[in-house]
Amino acid sequence: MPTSTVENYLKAILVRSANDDDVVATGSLAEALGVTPGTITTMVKSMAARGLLEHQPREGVRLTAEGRAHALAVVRKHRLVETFLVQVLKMDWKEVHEEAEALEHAISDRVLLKIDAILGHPSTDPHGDPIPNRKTMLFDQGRGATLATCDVAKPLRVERILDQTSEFLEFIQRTGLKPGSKVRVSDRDQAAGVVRCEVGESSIALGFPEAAKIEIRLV
Amino acid sequence: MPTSTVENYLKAILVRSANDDDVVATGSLAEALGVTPGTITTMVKSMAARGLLEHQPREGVRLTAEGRAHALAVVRKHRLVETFLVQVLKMDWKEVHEEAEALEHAISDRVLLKIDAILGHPSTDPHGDPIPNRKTMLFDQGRGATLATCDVAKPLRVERILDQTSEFLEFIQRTGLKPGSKVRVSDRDQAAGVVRCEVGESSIALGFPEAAKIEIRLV
DNA sequence: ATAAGCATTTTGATGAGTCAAAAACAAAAT
DNA sequence: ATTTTGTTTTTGACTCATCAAAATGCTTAT
Repeated sequence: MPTSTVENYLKAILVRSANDDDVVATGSLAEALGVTPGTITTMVKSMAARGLLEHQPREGVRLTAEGRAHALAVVRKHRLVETFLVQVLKMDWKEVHEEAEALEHAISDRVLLKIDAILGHPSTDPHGDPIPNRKTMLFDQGRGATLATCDVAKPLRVERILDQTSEFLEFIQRTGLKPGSKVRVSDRDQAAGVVRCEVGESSIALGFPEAAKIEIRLV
Repeated sequence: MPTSTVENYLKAILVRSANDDDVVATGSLAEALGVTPGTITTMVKSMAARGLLEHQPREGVRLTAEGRAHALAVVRKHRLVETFLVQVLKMDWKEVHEEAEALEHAISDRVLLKIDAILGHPSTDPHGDPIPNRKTMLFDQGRGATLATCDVAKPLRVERILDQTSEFLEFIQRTGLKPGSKVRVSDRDQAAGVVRCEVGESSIALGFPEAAKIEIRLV
């Protein structure tokens, strides 16, 4: 079983690889994890030796299937714990992240199952981030996912528009966010209440209520 | 903040010092923590340097006020977590000990307060062990009689189980000798080293060391 | 009072995770 | 075709927690 340090490395890599097969620069990990570049090189080599990732020297790093599975399990734990802290312990959604950061490495699968059941197998956490599925360990965003709830940086396709007013459809037409279009969320700013996404060449900003009217699917 | 290893050392010392001012032999810690004697000596010296305990070479160790306070805080966390796992997550009381063993080092005081409130500030955990008070951090002392020392033939009730290994708890579960159960010692054979007692319909035989692990009270 | 027996401490090593600073490399600018 | 710039890797060192095995110190039995 990986140490909590290794789990944090895995999580950082997962989050930074929008596409499963693109490499993550070691420098970005150093910054994200708050350690020096040399430390990343050392850790990455030992993780590669353990089969958790592949390391192309001077290029970057890519998770193996095993590494990705483990990273997803950690993310699942994190998000379920956050949801639990907010819904059952009535904690403030702004303060649960750091708590979950510690708990995700200490909670057993047995306890996690209980938590998941008590919460009714939720598919998103209090921040709207999707919770990876227990069986497939894939993000369950087949139905109901919108620009307001989907993963950031993943390639998406627009499925449905949930607001049929001519005003909104006019906006859809103008921006090219119509069903079938390829789209990618580049940033979701909770504080600002703004979702920024890319369609073709252009970058579009939407409010959260509007983003929730655009149903998408992972491609 | 002490590492979880240091916290485990503190806990082990606390549990072994019935009286606040008697020294604990390093050898007993080595056995309890499953490390070699040399390791204990090393750790104990660094903990003494940090002011958590006093070390009389070749004698033993004694917690300082600071060390004891911290040890009690850890025990409090452990027992509140156990209670939470049983009452809120509906887990089996036999399996919560090892879960709590990990969680006690990861749970923040903020979360602990919520848990304590939800449980209604309990004073004992599911095994009947007292939960140190938040303010005073003192136990409600008073170690009573056990099946090894009590009167024969009198009606009794099980108070606490003094051995939390899953093996022993398994036995407790099987025989129904859990906290709250009514029990009666029918015979104590010094020569054979066996205590025989009645729980409900069934008759159970225990060795003396095991009988001493079951604390009871006269009803 | 001396040796035997047992517990404790020392000593030298190890693995995980980290840093600082030097070296190596690649890509872009001149 | 060089030089400059920025990133990555190496190197040597350090802390924490641990072990095995040797050395040391008490405490009893003889």
